[in-house]
Amino acid sequence: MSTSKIYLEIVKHLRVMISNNGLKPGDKIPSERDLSERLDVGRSSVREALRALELLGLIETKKGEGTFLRDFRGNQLVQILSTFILQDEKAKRDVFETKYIIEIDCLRLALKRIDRKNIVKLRNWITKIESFEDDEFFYQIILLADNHLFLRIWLILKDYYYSLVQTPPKYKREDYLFLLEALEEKNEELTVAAYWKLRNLSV
Amino acid sequence: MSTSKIYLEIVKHLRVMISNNGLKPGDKIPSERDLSERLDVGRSSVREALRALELLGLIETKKGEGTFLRDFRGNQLVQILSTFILQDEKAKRDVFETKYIIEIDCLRLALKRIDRKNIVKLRNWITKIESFEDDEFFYQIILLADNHLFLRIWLILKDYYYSLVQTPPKYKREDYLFLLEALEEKNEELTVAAYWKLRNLSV
DNA sequence: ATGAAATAGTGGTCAGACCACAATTTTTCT
DNA sequence: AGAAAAATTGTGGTCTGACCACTATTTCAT
Repeated sequence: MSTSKIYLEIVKHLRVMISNNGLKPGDKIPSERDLSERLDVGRSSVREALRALELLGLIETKKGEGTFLRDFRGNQLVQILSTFILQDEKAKRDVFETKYIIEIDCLRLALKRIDRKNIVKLRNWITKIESFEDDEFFYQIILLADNHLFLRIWLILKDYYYSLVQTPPKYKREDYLFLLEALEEKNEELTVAAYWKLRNLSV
Repeated sequence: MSTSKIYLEIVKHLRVMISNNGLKPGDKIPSERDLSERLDVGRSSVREALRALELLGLIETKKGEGTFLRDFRGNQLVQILSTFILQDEKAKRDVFETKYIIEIDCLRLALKRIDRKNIVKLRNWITKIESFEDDEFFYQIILLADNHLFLRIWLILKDYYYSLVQTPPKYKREDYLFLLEALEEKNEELTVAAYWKLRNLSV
């Protein structure tokens, strides 16, 4: 039944194991030899599964210590994928477009769910911190949007984006403040307009 | 220099090889034993690299035949990550929300790029075909939006959506026609409103 | 107690051996 | 000669056993 691809079966088993045992990022998973014995498969098959997950950034291996769950963000994965995928200009345009649109989507969501406390916190952060990064700002926004899928998609898009632009543009601090004001007023139209201004996009 | 992780070195080599030889999707890449010999590494290391690329959907292996490049434009990245992420119940709400929002995004994009010919074609299709499906309609819309990333993301969301709802709701045919009218007028506000009406969503 | 040395556990890699499968080539039969 | 059958070759899939390098733990001498 299992048919081909033992390593894919192992990936499945690992998922179940992680889920059942409630393993979290940073936790250690069983050793390769242990898994090999438990699942009754060769160690090489276990390694094929683990290397695949490692390339995805889902686990991290430390020689002499073991294998650990990662709080995965894009790592080398994106570099690899981007050189494979982002070849034509059309694909690049799609990355930019999609990133922008999803950022606006998350602004709309955040607008509904944000409260004054969040606004104040963000404002303080922007004004106080010497050099703050655009992606850090939108990371906070997307957390406020409270949609895990958008977060994951955005993290990937962000990495694609940075693999495409050599020098990320520097945006004006005041524009972030405009954006926050619009959010505070819960004015959707104004929020979108502020985003366009920030990004120097034409309507 | 090479430092650890032979399999990552092999991934790099493969990228260069593909690039230099101008390999395209469908083309065959050297056999595992061949690569092992050429790069002077063990076959198991080659396999670890290949399995990682396979899980990413970049290559395809056929027993008895060989390993081939895949059409990686439809990479499974999001899908793989999703299957790891979409485990809890909270994620369920996110699937619905994200699917709806992205459909609206694509309506907005389609609105800019659509022309009368497309409208007529869609209208004829809706009115003539006895039973047409909601996802078929939006598939057409998203094609018109002309954004490959959104298409990929939506296709995945659609599958998750249908795995979450037991009986897909049946929408009113007239509401699709309203939507098309709004698109034809290139009225964004009206289009979004028509979408809400179609989906029976409150504002 | 303290620090050094031995030990055990772990990932990293390789080599060799089968198996199952597909394509090709060779042989055999009509 | 032509077609069917059989052997051969090449490939991915898997397992086993063996080292190596590194880390953490334990043991032991001081």
